[in-house]
Amino acid sequence: MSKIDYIKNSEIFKALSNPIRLQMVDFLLDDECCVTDVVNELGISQSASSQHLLILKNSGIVYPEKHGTRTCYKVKNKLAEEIIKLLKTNNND
Amino acid sequence: MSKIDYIKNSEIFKALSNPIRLQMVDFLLDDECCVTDVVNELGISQSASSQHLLILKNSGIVYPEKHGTRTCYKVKNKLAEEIIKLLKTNNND
DNA sequence: TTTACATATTAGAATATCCTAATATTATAA
DNA sequence: TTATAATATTAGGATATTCTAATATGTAAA
Repeated sequence: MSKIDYIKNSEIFKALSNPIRLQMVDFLLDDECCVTDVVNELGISQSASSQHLLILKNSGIVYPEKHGTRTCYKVKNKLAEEIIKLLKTNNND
Repeated sequence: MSKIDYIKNSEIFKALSNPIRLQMVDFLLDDECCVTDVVNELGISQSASSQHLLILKNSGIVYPEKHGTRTCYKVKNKLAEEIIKLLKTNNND
């Protein structure tokens, strides 16, 4: 029953407030992937993909792991994971 | 295990992506209230309050009930309620 | 009815978001 | 090395957000 940090939490929602980023998080939860995979899966430009991933990284939802020339992004945020789970179970009217 | 509607759900997050609106939803969950109460609780202008409440209404998170000159806003959205619950229980690092 | 109260709406400025196009960086392969 | 692949960064335009200030609307009390 702790107090909510509205500013901090609203930043998580801001990160998830874009449909592309929401899809990215869902996709990276199943298959942690490199940027090119995300580009192919979502059908967006490489630049846009990098910029969205940066936003997700800055909001603490994903983190990058370098492997050679590739960067593999993984979701690591309990709240974000719980929220995605909610979206999947909620037969949201 | 249904597919997620990214566009639709991202709109909920957009509504919650502003700290004032996030606080509004939390406040209205406890004490469903008229606009003036919200104004006093959050310390924002009447106009800003009305505009934020309209956004919450349009996103399907709250709905208004008229009582005389007052408008009483209530939260009615299962997903939003679950999310706020998550924020309260998650000892979010 | 006038007046006051509660809320809604509008206009416009400041700022933020998000895209594309172009270029930079970095690591491996040839 | 040089070339290529993968990713990051930058600039700038189009659009969206959010505030304040001003005005409009609706209801009830005097």
